[in-house]
Amino acid sequence: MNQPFEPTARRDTKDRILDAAEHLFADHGFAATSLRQITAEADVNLAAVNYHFKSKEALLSSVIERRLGPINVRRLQLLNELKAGTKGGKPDLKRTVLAFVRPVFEAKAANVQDMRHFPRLMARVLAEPGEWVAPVLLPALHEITKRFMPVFQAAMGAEDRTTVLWGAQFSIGCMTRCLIAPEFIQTISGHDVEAESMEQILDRVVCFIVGGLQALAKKEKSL
Amino acid sequence: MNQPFEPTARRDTKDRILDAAEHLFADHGFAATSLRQITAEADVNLAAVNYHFKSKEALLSSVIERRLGPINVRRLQLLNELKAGTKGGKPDLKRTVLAFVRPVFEAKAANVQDMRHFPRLMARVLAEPGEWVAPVLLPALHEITKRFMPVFQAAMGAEDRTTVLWGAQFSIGCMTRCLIAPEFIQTISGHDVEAESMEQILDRVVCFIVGGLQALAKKEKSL
DNA sequence: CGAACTCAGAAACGATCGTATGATTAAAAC
DNA sequence: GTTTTAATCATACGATCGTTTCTGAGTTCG
Repeated sequence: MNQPFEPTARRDTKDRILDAAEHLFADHGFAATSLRQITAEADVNLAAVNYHFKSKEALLSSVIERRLGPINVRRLQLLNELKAGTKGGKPDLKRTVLAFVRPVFEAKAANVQDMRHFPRLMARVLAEPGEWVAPVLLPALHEITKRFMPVFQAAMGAEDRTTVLWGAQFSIGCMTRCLIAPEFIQTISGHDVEAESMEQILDRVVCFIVGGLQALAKKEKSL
Repeated sequence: MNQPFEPTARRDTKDRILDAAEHLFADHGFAATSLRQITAEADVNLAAVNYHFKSKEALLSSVIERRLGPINVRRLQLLNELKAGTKGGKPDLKRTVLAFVRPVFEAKAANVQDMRHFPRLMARVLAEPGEWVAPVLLPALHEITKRFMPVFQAAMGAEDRTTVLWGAQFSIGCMTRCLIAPEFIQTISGHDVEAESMEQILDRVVCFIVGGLQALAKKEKSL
């Protein structure tokens, strides 16, 4: 009726597959998850995966693309707000970091939609620089890199581009750790520290990253 | 002749399997690596894996245990040297971080033995808090945590144990990122920045971590 | 020597993997 | 009302998985 080429049934099936795949890939990893597990959880036929997507790898790409897009849009939105606030002057480093990091935490905290599994999946994917990373992750990453790099460089007051690149990598490392570490901390400490909210963790990680980036820039100057 | 119950042939076979498994697990992940790939690279019979180790998972445990032990011994050695140097006073934060991080980089840089693949494997394992992590990783991690935590707390001048725990997690995030990021940086930047030596990267990451930890401690005080 | 034991090798086990096929259903297009 | 198209389904394909079994060298010790 409304969408001639996309009946409601089709979107239901596709989305159910994407949801189940996102959840299972995040929990057990890509290779350890079978299409049969996915179709069972999604309550669809096995053949539906290869019909709507063309392969298991293409399914993973679709899972990533569906979530990473909005996150990056939000990132750029925050970045533009930041730029608008600072006319000419040096951009605030903390706000720059927040523009990069916060959208991921918003996704994690979102109970609306089943977006809460995605960041964990990204943390996994970012740890596996396999061959399939390039075609999926690179275009999105490239755009973000191109837009954020100059702002980071200005906010840090850094001269060397390499310094900024590594700072970004360390930031990514801290960020992904936030999405995996809570279980670790509970286990290591023997469950004698209480779990923290995502907002508290965000505060901590931004503080850490800003401190680290400033230290990097300061060290660069002293050389 | 020399070792009645461990003929040279056996140690050769076991070690060749461990080497191949370490390499392939690090490159493609645990689930995506088959025992046939491992035995092919090790040039041993397929059944040898289940004979010397009892299963694929037990093989992974053996791979980890073989390397993590020496790294942790080295960590504690550096920690003791640090303690000996600071009688009563506050331990130096940078040296504390170095005691934790440097042994991993030493392992990565070691061309002697095939230890250079192990840190990448650890980075992968640390991103997959699956069920099998507990029995393998936890005992080793617990010892390290117990010994390092008080020193970190003193060096940071932190009050809250949670602050230190999260600082450690962020440090682990930065450290693991060092082991994966070089390929990323090359790819993202379009190969227009030259690769850095492990020593340079170590300098960077220690600087970042120290700055981050100090920022965490400072923020804690201002609350 | 011959019994006991360790380990390598070839082959096969049942299970499960990703993918492909063809039939069936239902809605849209003409 | 017939044709066309999209989607779901049951089923099966060939490949590959981790693991097991059995056989036979080679060694140790009585």
